[in-house]
Amino acid sequence: MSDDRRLPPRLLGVSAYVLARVGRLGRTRMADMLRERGLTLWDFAVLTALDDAPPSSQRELAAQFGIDPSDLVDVVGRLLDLGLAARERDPADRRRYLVALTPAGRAELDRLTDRAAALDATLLAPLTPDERTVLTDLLDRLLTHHDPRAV
Amino acid sequence: MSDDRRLPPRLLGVSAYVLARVGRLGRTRMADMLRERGLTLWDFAVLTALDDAPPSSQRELAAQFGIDPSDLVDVVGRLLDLGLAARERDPADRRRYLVALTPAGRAELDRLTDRAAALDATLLAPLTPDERTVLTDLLDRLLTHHDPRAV
DNA sequence: CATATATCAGTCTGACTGACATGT
DNA sequence: CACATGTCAGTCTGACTGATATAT
Repeated sequence: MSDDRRLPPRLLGVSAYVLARVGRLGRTRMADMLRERGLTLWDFAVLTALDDAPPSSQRELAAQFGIDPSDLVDVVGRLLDLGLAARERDPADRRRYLVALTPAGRAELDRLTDRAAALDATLLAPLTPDERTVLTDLLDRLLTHHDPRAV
Repeated sequence: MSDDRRLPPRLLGVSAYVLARVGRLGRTRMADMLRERGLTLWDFAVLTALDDAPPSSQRELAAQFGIDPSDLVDVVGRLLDLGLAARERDPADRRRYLVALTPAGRAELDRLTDRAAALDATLLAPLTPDERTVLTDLLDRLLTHHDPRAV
């Protein structure tokens, strides 16, 4: 049987593949952590955005993450249902919704941020503190280079 | 309008998120490159595995990548259709298929490997050669720590 | 008979596409 | 009227689940 076959060296030599594979690790763990709270990855991202700066419309919120506005409908709907966010029509332009964090949403975001930090610690466990700094620096530079939004 | 809203700092502070986002960049680009050739990401991974060492069964091949054997059916089927792989029943255990690269498959893998290297170059463009070495080293260590298959 | 292998059919999520009601 | 915003309904892929035919 011996199910301990290595991954092919030729495959491990492709940085894009290794990056995708490690990224999947992070994504899966974040998703699992959030699912326990009844949330998705986009829910978390949107919570941080609402905390950072109130968006002038859901469309702007969607554009910030590069997702389709129609896919944001369920996300916002869930945050409203959970009482983590609230919204009202923009009096100046009643096509738009002004979405904002509720106190409960802010508290939940604080909790989630702590959990995410703990998750990062286990994810980066094999690295020394200095190496973690180097890694996040390199990743940040890749992200800002390929996705201007990340600045 | 000003669609240049930054991603929330609190979100960028989560390594798992940044890792997932950068990983998605690599994944998407690899997938796009392969799609031009009529291949998927798993097709490429399987080609490298067949080149590395002939699997004793499709089940073993699936276990090597941690995917479900049933999902490997289409992958192998496509490689057979494209003439990149060939298979025969294992005479010693006729439940199993012995899958192997064809000469055309080996040639295609060589071409894909070149294309992947070019893709890596653009992906890691903002980093110096030394930094690329550091990054791949750190990523390899994360992968081997969390996924023993990667050794 | 119980187990292993490959396959098929179904579900479920995330990302995308097109249509549409409402408001400017 | 053209256009913007939010929403709904559909597709498509990848990952998972359960059932089945064949072989051991």
